[in-house]
Formats: sequence, structure tokens, C-alpha cells
Amino acid sequence: MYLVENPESYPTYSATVTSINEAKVGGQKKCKHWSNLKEICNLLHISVPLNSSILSEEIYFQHVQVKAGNSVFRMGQPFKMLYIVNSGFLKSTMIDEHGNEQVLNFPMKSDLLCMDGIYSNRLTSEAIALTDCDLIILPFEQLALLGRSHVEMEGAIYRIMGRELIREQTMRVILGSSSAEARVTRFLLALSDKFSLLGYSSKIFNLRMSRQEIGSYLGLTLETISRTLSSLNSIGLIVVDRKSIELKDIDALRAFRKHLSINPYSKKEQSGMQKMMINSLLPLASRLKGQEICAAS
Amino acid sequence: MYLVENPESYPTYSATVTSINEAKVGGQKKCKHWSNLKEICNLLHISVPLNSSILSEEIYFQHVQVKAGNSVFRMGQPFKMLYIVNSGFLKSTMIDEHGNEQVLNFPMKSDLLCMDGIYSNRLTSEAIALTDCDLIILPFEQLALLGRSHVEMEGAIYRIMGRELIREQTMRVILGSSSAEARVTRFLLALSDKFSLLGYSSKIFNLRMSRQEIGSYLGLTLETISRTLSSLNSIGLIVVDRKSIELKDIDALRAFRKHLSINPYSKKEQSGMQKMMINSLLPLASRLKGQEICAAS
DNA sequence: CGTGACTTTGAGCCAGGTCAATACCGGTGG
DNA sequence: CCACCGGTATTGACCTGGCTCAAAGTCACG
Repeated sequence: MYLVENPESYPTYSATVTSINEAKVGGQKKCKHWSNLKEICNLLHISVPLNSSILSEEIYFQHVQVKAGNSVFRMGQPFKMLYIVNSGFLKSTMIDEHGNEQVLNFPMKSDLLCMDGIYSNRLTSEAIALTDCDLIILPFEQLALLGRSHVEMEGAIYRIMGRELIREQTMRVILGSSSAEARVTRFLLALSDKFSLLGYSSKIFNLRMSRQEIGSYLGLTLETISRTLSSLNSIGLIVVDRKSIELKDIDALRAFRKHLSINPYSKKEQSGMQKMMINSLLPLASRLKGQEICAAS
Repeated sequence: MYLVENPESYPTYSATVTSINEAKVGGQKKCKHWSNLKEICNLLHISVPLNSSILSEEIYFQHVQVKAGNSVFRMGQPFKMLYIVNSGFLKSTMIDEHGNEQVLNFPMKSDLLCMDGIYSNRLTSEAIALTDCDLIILPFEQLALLGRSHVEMEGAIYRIMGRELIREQTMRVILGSSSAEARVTRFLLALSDKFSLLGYSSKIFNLRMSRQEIGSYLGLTLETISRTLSSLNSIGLIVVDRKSIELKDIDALRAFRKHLSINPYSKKEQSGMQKMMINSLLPLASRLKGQEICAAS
């Protein structure tokens, strides 16, 4: 938001050929820290040849801090730059014609924001910080310029956009074809994978978002999220207490995430192990109830 | 498929600096016709300055023909080029871990195929021709090369990828939050818009895909698609007979497409005109039944 | 004119949405 | 310290949209 509030100052904080120390003393409140290209490539998991001339260039990108609950940018604003999440958690949302909010994503460290603005030069989504965040500003023009002189960088930009495309595609397939249990399970496993990639625990973590937000993201209601988590909890696959999650049996969860709700294309082939697995895993709620009755009696 | 069957010949059919006539006589069966950059920019609705040096370059791209029912490429194949649809209709699908097919898209004239291969250099989807198709091959390296020397072209590539991203995002929102009727209605309206953009009738058109495929695309079963089309038919908003569709009241359809199924974020605000509209439009099936009873008695 | 792929329609059922009551937690103020 | 309060989570009871299964109709094609 800092940047967006005074867009006329845009040229001044775009990548600058200067030293880190000089940059740091820049008077702007928002400019706490600057990153060079190498740090950014590491953050994005882009492998650029170490001897590449690009890394030796003294180009620095500015950071911004956003407090929990504040929005980074809003729908409809002009698109000028991308953000990389350096730390913190956000939600990216879209507001439809009725004012209904739909959560598109929960960006965290190493994710990129604002890519949806590239097409029309207008942002079609907005981002809200769920925790205090540190973001790095990547002016898009600057990035494209780098791409022009450095082929590896250009390839990296294309690949990053391509990755986003695949991510969206995958989410679509999930929303289009899997059951509530499968969606929640996938969601937890995806978080787990992400955390482990970032060096955090893949088994114990905190949800930063509400049930409502998870529901919106997965195309379910908050009650269904709550119930599904409770079910997974009571059959021992996870331990959940409010926002804290512990995955007790990742392999079982991985098996679990698979079963679909509609459009089983190849029913005939589903007779063997497949069907058995479904039978053993599917009656979650009923098994749960049985258990509770046992516990009660 | 032609190309993919002999990938070793790849360098020979990449963009060539030669005349159309010379190109046409090339012996390869698949090479019926070549297009220059200008034709391609027109096809993609890219506005490139007319005096741009890029258009005067004699660069030609080869076409391929694919017969109805054949696949253009398959999942897992290495990614080398994009295709632009010049004529015909296709479906783009993804096969999940169980062999279940999910339809991602129904590409038609001016759409691009294979963009999901950019990230990992492997195709994650496949494309099957629903009718005979004429496709133009765009070797990706070649395209990137053009982007490097012509800034407008580079921008166009970014924008096209960005557009795809937004398209996926929009589909996600639809799958995540709207009812069966809304999805089918949106689907019909999107087709209508597309056809009108391409210069065909926006009111009368033929579906090239089966109910099964529409269902897979929209995250519904074929029966639901069939029933919903029948309902829309019997209340007079459309006329449907097998694959032929006529939209009778586009404005009513546009109003109709809106109502959601879950997660109404701002219920309180929905009290006025909004609610009235929903009440008047929602009871589709029940109204339909009433009508049928009348007709029968 | 049979055969197979696609579509329509009906009947029944269930996953997940809706509504509502209760519980829990963190913050605030007396 | 406790009482209160608003936001969030859980849980139950109920209902319905859309899935499932099944049967019958339609069309294309050899």
C-alpha cells in the first residue's frame, strides 16, 4: 500500500544502480532494505549460471512492509510491478459482481503477486496480509528489460508465468472433480510440501487463515472445513486444535487425497486395488460416528 | 501428431526466411500452407504498429492439419512449440492419477495450445481435435527470439500468457462458487461471445462437444448438463436440439448466470433488488415442472 | 437394419449446504 | 480480578442440488 499511495514516485524506487548502503539511507519510510538480483533468484528458485554477468550487475530492488490485515493492492488499480513475498502470509482474493469474495491463493515466501495484471495492465485481484509481511518490489518494465539483455532471465520469467498457469490448472481440476475430504487433504499436503520446501516443519504448522477463507479457497463452506478437519482428527490422521495442525500420517493422507466425487471416467478399471482402497478409506464420517459411539458407551 | 512423430526433423520446419511459394512446395505431407507474422498477429488480436520492422521480415510459420478424433499431442511429451488454432475445434484435457479425464478447455480459432509446457518443458495436458483442424506451429524458441529483437512482440507474449492466467483464474472462481445453472449459462454465453468475436453468429451455433465433455469442463455430470439445458429450453431462454443451440434471450441469460450456490459473502447487502432478482430467477426446475404439468393436463 | 455412441428422463439417495445453538478465545474496561 | 463482547470454531438437525443408477429414445454409420 505504501507504494500504491504515491504512484507518482514510481521511478525513484525502481531498480537502482547503487550500493546497498547508499540505498538503505534513502529517506522513504517504506524502504527498510534492498535486495540484489542474486537474492531474488535464490528466493524464486531460479537457477542462473553462477558466472553469469547478470549477477554481477549492481541492481537492487526495494522492500516494503505490510502490517497484518492491510491490503497490499486492490482490484482495478493499474499494474506496474510484481511483488515477491520475502516473509509473511497473505491471501489473494477476487471480488465478484455481487461483492462476494473468493480466495484465489495463500501466497507465502517465494511466491509472486500481481501476475494477473500483466494482461490488461489492471489488477484483477487483491492481496491482503494475514500476518506482517515483507515484500520485494519488482517493477515489471525493469524485469522485462533484464530479460532482454539476459536470456536466462527471460526464460525465468516465462517459466514463472508458466508455473502459475499450471498451478491454476491444477486447482481447477481439484475444484472440478474431487470430494470435500480430498480437497481438504490436498490442501493440507500442499501446505506441508510448501513448508518443507521453505525449510519449516512439514508435519507441524499453523494455519494463518480462517476456516471461512479455506472454504472459499476450496469451494466449500466453513462448516464443511471444520467438520472435515474434525473427522481427519478423530480417525487419527491429523491432530487439529484451532489453527494448529499436526499431520500424523502423511502417507495415509496422500492415499486419501485421491478419491474423487464425480465423473469417474474409467469405472471398469477401478475394480481392483483402486476400489478396495476407496472402500477402506471412504466411509470417513460413518467410521467416525462408530468411534464416537464406542467412546460414549 | 505429425510433428511429434518425428521430432528430429524439428529444425527444418521452424520459421524459415523464404517466400510462401517456395515454402509451399516443400515435400512434407503436413505442410499444406505457411503463414507470415502479420497473419499470426491478426489471428491473436495483437496490435503491432503497422510500420513496425517486424512485419516486413519474411518469416513464415508452418501449418498442420489434424483430423477429427486425433490427438495433436499427448501428456508428458517434450515441449518445443505452441500451436495457434487457425480453424476447427478441439478439447484440451488432463488425465489424473486414476486415468480420469478432465476437460480444461475447448480451444478454437485464435486460441493457443501447449502453454502449460513452458514451465517444465513437458506437456501436462493433451489436445484432441473435435473436428478437422488447421493449426499453425509456433516454435517457442523462435518466438522468444522474435521477442528479444522486437519489444512489441515480447510484450505480446507476456500478455498472451497473462490472458491465459486470467482465464484459468476465472474458471476457478466459477467452479468454486456457482450453481449448475449458472455454470451452464456462463458456458453458453462465453461460447456466444467467442463466436461473435470470431465473426460467427452469437445466437445460433453448434456445440462440437458431448454433454459428457461439457460436464467434465464445468465440474458436473452429463445428466446435470442435459437436464439444465432442457430446463433452459422449457422456460424459453434457449432452444436446444442435440448439439444445436439457439439463445433466445441473451439479457435474461446474463442476469441468470449470476446467482451463486455457496459462500454468499455479503448476505445483508443482498436484500434489495438483488434478492428479488434471485427469487424470480431461481426456481427454474420447479417452474419447469409446473409448466409440464399444465402441458400434460 | 442392427449396433454403438450419445442424449434424455425418471426415481432415489447422499454429500454438503443451511440454519441455529453453543463454545472458545483474546481483548477491553470497570 | 472478573464480566463482557465480538469474532471464530464446533457441532447438531435438517434440507436440497446434483450425483447415481437405470431405462428408453435418437441418431450416425456400416
